[in-house]
Amino acid sequence: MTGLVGSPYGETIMPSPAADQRPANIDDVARLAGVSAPTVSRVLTGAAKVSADKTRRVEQAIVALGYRPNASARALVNGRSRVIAVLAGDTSHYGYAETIRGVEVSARASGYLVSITVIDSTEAESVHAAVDLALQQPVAGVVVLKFDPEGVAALAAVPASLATVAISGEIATGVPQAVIDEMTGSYALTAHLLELGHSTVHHVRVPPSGKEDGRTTGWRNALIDAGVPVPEITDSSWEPLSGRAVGRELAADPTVTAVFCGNDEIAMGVIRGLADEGLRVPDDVSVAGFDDHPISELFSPSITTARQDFAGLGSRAFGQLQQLMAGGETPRLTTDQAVVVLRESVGAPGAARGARGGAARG
Amino acid sequence: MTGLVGSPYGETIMPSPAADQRPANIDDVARLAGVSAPTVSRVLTGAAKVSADKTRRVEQAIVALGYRPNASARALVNGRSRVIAVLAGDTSHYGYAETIRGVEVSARASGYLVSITVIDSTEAESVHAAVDLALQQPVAGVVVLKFDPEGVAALAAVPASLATVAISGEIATGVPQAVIDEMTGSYALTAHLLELGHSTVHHVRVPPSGKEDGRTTGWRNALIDAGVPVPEITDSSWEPLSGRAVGRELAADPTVTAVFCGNDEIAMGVIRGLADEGLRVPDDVSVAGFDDHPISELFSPSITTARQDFAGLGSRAFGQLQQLMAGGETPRLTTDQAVVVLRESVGAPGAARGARGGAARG
DNA sequence: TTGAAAGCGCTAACAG
DNA sequence: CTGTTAGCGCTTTCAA
Repeated sequence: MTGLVGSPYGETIMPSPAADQRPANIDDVARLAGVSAPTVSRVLTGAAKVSADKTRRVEQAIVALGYRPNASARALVNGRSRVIAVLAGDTSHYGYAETIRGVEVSARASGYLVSITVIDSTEAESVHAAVDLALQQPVAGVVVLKFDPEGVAALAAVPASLATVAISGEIATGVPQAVIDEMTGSYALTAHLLELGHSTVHHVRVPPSGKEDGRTTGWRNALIDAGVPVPEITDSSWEPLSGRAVGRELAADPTVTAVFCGNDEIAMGVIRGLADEGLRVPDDVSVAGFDDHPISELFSPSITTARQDFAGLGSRAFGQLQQLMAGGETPRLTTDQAVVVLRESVGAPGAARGARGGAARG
Repeated sequence: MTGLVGSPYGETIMPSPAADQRPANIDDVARLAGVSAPTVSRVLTGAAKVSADKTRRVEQAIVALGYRPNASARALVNGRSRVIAVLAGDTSHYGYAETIRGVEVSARASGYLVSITVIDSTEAESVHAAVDLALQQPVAGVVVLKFDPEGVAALAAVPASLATVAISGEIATGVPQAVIDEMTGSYALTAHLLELGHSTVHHVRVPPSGKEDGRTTGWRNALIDAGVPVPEITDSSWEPLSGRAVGRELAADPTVTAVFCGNDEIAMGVIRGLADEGLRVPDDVSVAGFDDHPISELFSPSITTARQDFAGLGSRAFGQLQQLMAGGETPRLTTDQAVVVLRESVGAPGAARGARGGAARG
């Protein structure tokens, strides 16, 4: 400390060991650039003009120090953050994961970071704990995947004061919503099956988010409009395997010649369950799905379905959220069509199935 | 403004419209509870004893105001946050999504929020932009999915000063790592195929994260140990459809009787591509995959594979990260086995295939 | 165009 | 056990 010039560790030359432990802050940059902290801030945010000379010096200092502005401090001072919280009941199933990816990609392109929180159950305490964790981090906006009851519960737990957009689910008046019109697609799919000559179409339903999903409504409407009987609905879980059990059940009922499933994974399960009982698709039974899962095209038989653009859905939702955050007008609802994709799993009813119960098999 | 008592909007009765616009802060709580802000803080963090009476009053005030502590302010003052950044090259494919879910569930259980950032390319500028966005938010730790080159690039862009855990990828000395031993599983799978009587096993490789993935190494080692020829590797992308193209190619080569694919989705594609050319699995060609995708069990034929516990992998990685963040000792490497699951897509070589090239088909 | 001062919400130190 | 004081890193007045 007493001017030990020539000491191997002379203070003037050795950088303090602590120097690169602690991340550089705005003062470090200002000091190195020979300007004030607000000037660094101005260069960073573009909030005000800064002379070309100082701008350059600041930029060099930033690079030299590897400086990265502290988002917490920013959020603290100006009240808004660059984080979008995504709340979802599940995150690893295809539709969910794709939708979230759509949100993330759009958000990142606009400089927003995405936090994701899984809502495990619909039980109030657990929902609140999860939502609280997500919202302790100051967020610029919230996207809720309302594909299921967990999503509905999550939305209810989000304070109304936050910019929020819901994805999918029943059309409601609460917050702006981005949806895909499932009804038209499922109506068309069901009508197609009927046109092929099936006397009715059975329905395997995945857990609905509200009273009833558009897929179920579209299916029922098509049946009613055609004046054919509406069979009782069979429920499945989200697990493909539950579809297999349903397929086996359905195989026992000789009146079943066409089945419309809530999603493609369930359709694959149903097809396999039918096969377990010796029935072929589409020769004995036609099976349609929904979503256009990446494997549907590959499955044997490939799955007739209605494609949903999940990534587009997520990106659309972020677009609405962005307008909301900017304080501008936002459409209450944006929609997209699910487009029917005809493949191998659907065909005209075969003679075999009608004649079953006797010796028709084999 | 001049004491308009009786006015329909008398200031004294109407709560200020701004009052519930701004979220309650710690001072609001302190005021309502009749204590100081630090006391509220003490109740919240448990940093020091607070009298039962005041504790109760504080808790009531918190509920009454719907108060939620501001994580930015907390992060700012004590230098550490409760956010874990997850960096991944993809987020919607099965293995990725499951792994991330594993991280999220464990993290949430410990009170950490997960941010997720997709790394779109290996190009330095794009990687840096994405990583910077994620790390501007002060983070307690980072988890990098090193399943692919994007993940490797992301890891390289993370400052060494941050608590970081890598998932999968080549065993390296840089940061603690959570992996699944792919080599043993792929060795066993390949050996099984050989034992069934196949003269060799072809390999379809998904894009490796580094020089070579354990799946490829295990396959080659099994072949070498058995003293059989090592066929040239066929590359595919991550898309199931690319597997289909590969399947068609492979069908043209009569020496191919067994194929080991980098993952189950590619295996499904290969099976379909083989079928396109009139070949049956496993009668003509045996096909094995890797991962145990949820659909593998349902596919026709169901896929022989090696199961990876992705969710467990993610949760294990978070466990290591947590120790790292606590400043304690962390195992440099944790491992789990991929367990072989025997199903329908693999069998003994059929006579048909060997005799092909002539009139053996149909 | 630039700097000085103030303050966002919270907690660590320090009295008391 | 509890309150007062100070300061985390940044941006936003306000003067100059």
